[in-house]
Amino acid sequence: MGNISLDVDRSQPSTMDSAPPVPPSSPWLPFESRRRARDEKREAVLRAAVQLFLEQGYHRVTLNEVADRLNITKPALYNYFRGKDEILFECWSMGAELVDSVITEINAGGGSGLAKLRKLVHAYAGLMATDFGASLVRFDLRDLAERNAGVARAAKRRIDATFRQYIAGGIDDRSIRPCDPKLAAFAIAGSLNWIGHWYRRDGELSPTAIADEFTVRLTDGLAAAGRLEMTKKTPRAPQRRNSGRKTTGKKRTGGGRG
Amino acid sequence: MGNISLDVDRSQPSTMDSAPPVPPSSPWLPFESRRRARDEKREAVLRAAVQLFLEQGYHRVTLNEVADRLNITKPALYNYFRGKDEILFECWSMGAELVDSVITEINAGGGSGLAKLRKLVHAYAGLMATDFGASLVRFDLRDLAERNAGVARAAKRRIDATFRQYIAGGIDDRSIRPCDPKLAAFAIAGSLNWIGHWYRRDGELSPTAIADEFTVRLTDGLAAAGRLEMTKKTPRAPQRRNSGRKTTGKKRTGGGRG
DNA sequence: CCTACCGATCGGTAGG
DNA sequence: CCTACCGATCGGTAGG
Repeated sequence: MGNISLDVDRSQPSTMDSAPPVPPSSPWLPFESRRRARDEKREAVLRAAVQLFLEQGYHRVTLNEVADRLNITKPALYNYFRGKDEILFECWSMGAELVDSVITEINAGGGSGLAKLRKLVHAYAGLMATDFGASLVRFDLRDLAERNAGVARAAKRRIDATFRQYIAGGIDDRSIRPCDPKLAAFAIAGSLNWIGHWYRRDGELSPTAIADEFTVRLTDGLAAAGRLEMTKKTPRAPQRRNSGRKTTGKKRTGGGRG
Repeated sequence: MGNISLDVDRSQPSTMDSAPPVPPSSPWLPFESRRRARDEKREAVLRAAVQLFLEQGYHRVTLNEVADRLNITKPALYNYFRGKDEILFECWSMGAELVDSVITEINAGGGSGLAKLRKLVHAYAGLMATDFGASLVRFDLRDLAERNAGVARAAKRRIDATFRQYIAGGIDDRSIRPCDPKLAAFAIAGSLNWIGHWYRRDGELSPTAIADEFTVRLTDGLAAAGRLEMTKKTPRAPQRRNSGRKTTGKKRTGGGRG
């Protein structure tokens, strides 16, 4: 201490140093890198938190547990989030963003109402098998601050509205037979959301297998052209469908429509 | 006070009394009545609790709130329950018993696998629109003591197994086309359980309308005989189905299959 | 069935 | 990013 001879030229590490990748002129990282490092830490908090929240439930998880899992202490979390409920909200938002980007992509493409609905069902089913996707249906929005709860409710309504739009559009373009879009959307979304509750990473069913199966099962009854056709516009070879000897428990797990 | 002349014959209320229905020989009610009174109070606690738990979520409801709503104080609740989590469990159990009695009744009757499945779907949909029924899917079993959580998980498995049995039975008796009973049960149960999340007493859809609609929608795709037949054994007049002009928002609310 | 109270938990903050 | 701590809530109990 008080030893001024420490003032050496750090841009020329000696052979005795373990040669860390230090920028030549400054011990501080450039602004961009620091921001990115911060964003990465923030996301690491979310990944740890969402896992714990799903495993144990939001109210049984303490911030100390979250911090422990990241090798820091509770107060450090407050560098990245205003409070526990904001962490919950950001986890939820990650899931919502995944769904939103799926919807954006589907809207950018073409196809009948039925085709769009099938794309949405397939992708949504897959998302329900991810942590952030499941958080979309397993977290209680009443745990959020009022402001964030409002944002979340609005996002939920947009997603629900998309299901209904695709169904109503399909009725218009005659790819889907007439029905009540609201109830049909409820029925489909219910089956899909339920995946977020029963899916287990260590279970028998792969996300792809679930998504493939549900895509057929949930939209087949709506298709205008009857059971064996997909849509008028895309006739296909004989449907590869579960040929159905109920004695065989095995299911295909790969090769879906991606 | 200290007035011994109060010792009058209470079996002969004077015209000055407001004539309460007091038993002739004793100010204490008979044992049976006291037990029943206790059971009624116990159930009143559950009705108040389930409402609050659904409205606000279990963790946001304090026992003081529950007690307040019943015009008593918190410690009084401990005359009827060992603790908060036991109240939650008993609410959940009420719902489970409702489902169990539905299943018992269906099993006592006859019919194809498809017919039984339809009865179950219809009744289950209706239950999801009740408080105790919704508690079955909206409460988190991790809030229960381990012993009660085990009981609840077992009950859930029994219900799930019943869905699968009816479907597998329907495949055997050829009322349902071959499919994977496990996934089919998940899809159906998901749609039904979701009702417990979106149904609102003050909404547009009556429980009967929902039950009728879901019964058709969720089982139609499974029926062996194609879209327009119910089962081989019970041919019917042309299906009264939503004739489906999507512009009409009104739905029938009465006259279902009970 | 009530008054009065304890005890533990836990989110959040002060101040480095 | 840490140590140390506060403050409020709330389930549960003692003792009538």
